[in-house]
Amino acid sequence: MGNPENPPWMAHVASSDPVYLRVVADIRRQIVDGSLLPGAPIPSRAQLTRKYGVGETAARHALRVLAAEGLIVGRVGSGHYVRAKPVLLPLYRWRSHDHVPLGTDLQAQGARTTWDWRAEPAEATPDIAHRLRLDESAPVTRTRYVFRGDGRPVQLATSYEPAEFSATEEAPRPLAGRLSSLGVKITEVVEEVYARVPQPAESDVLALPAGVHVLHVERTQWAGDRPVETSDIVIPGDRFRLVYSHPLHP
Amino acid sequence: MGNPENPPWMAHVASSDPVYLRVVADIRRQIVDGSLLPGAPIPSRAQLTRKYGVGETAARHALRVLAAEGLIVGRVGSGHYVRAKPVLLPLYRWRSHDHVPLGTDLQAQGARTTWDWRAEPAEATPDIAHRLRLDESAPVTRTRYVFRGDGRPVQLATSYEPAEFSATEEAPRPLAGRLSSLGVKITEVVEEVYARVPQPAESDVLALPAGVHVLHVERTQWAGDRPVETSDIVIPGDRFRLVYSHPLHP
DNA sequence: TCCGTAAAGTTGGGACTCCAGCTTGGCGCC
DNA sequence: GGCGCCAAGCTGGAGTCCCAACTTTACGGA
Repeated sequence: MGNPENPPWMAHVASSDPVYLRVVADIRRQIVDGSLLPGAPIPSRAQLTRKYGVGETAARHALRVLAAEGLIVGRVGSGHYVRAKPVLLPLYRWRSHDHVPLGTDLQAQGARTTWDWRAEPAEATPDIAHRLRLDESAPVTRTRYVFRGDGRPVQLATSYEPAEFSATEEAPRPLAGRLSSLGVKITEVVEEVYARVPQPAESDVLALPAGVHVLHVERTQWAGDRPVETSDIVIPGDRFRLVYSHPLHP
Repeated sequence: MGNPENPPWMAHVASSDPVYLRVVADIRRQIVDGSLLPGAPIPSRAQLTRKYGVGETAARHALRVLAAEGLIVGRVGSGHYVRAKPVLLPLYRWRSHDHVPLGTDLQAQGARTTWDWRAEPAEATPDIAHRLRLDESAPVTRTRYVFRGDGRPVQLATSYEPAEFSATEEAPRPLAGRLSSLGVKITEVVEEVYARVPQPAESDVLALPAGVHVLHVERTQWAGDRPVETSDIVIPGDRFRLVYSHPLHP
């Protein structure tokens, strides 16, 4: 701790990251862990440049990112302040099915989206356990989805949730529908997208030539209800683009 | 046309707006109206400064905003390009109920959210007809919701949808759930939030003192699935904040 | 004590510059 | 014709400076 390359406020941030991200990470941490309470003032641009030893550009960009994340709010002539009770829960959600049919090329082409699923009991791996805040090897339900656009497999996804949540579910549904029925019980859901770039091993499942650019997903932590995902779906001969949202930091 | 205060690329943009927004508006217009096709290169920073007579800061900020909107994508070392089939449909959705229970104060306080609804046949007003792309006076279903946080009314909402979509719906549900079942048929949904600031007339429905700051909503056009809404819910004695998303431009 | 004004501080917009790392295209060599 | 290499161009990060408009604070006069 405290070596010259990693001052305390750089914790959890790689030294190769842009400096503005280190400032963001430090302030975000203070807000999340309660060091900075709602309404508390954030250091001004000038103060940030001095405190973190960065330029004004980095300081401004950091404030802009934090404001875009909804953690702080800027008031002209006054300063930046922590927003009242900022929402920042790690909440993973994957809602491709809900969004595919709306305003995408699939729709323009009169395509229909359907999906198949298969739920199965499983034990939480360390990673899953951590995300769901369960003990390791706790019973979970793993559901595999195959989403189809106009009959053709478009995407594979897998979701995990605590087994107790699935007990009353007669049939798995895509997340948005499930969330509303599960209501307040859900705090976290993990979904993993299998078809990545390049992952030829999965290609035969998608009935595509191996090595094709199938699906690119940038999965990011959700802060509350803020989606930060963008993905491309490329099927040979066709090209779809889903805009879930936009990256927060350009 | 062509007066010095309003060159063609400034159409629809007030001359008092920041210059970077005028650049954004001009490029956005070209993308939306098809002048710039998917894959087409966007002028580089240097070219933008010359073309629009702005500084590099404005040019960069404009590109950043367009990228954040999902309309263009930047490739390091290459340039910015129009994204494949950018989604830019006016899609109004109001999903407060889906989101209230997740990661908000309501949840932290162990509150439960419930809602009541009442659906009724109606005729499309000109505005509704336009949004739903129906003829005037076409049959629609109007559904009124009362959302409750921990038993207390929190929000009123009204949604409209083509009557044919409601035929198979046994009971109205909040939007996210309905969208998935309605699938590709839905192109547009309009919801209106009634409790605004200040609208004392509605206060008695919410069982609040008249004139209290009930609900502030900034409703914005959705571009595809990108939410751009923030709202406060203030119940006397309590204070909640929902972060649906974040404003795109700081 | 109260009020009005002036000064200091802060945000958001903007211009200009520099640089590392990446992509692209063209040129020359084989 | 094909290949490799280099230069040019571009993005993203970063620094510095300036300004208008706004808020807050402190001071001094009534």
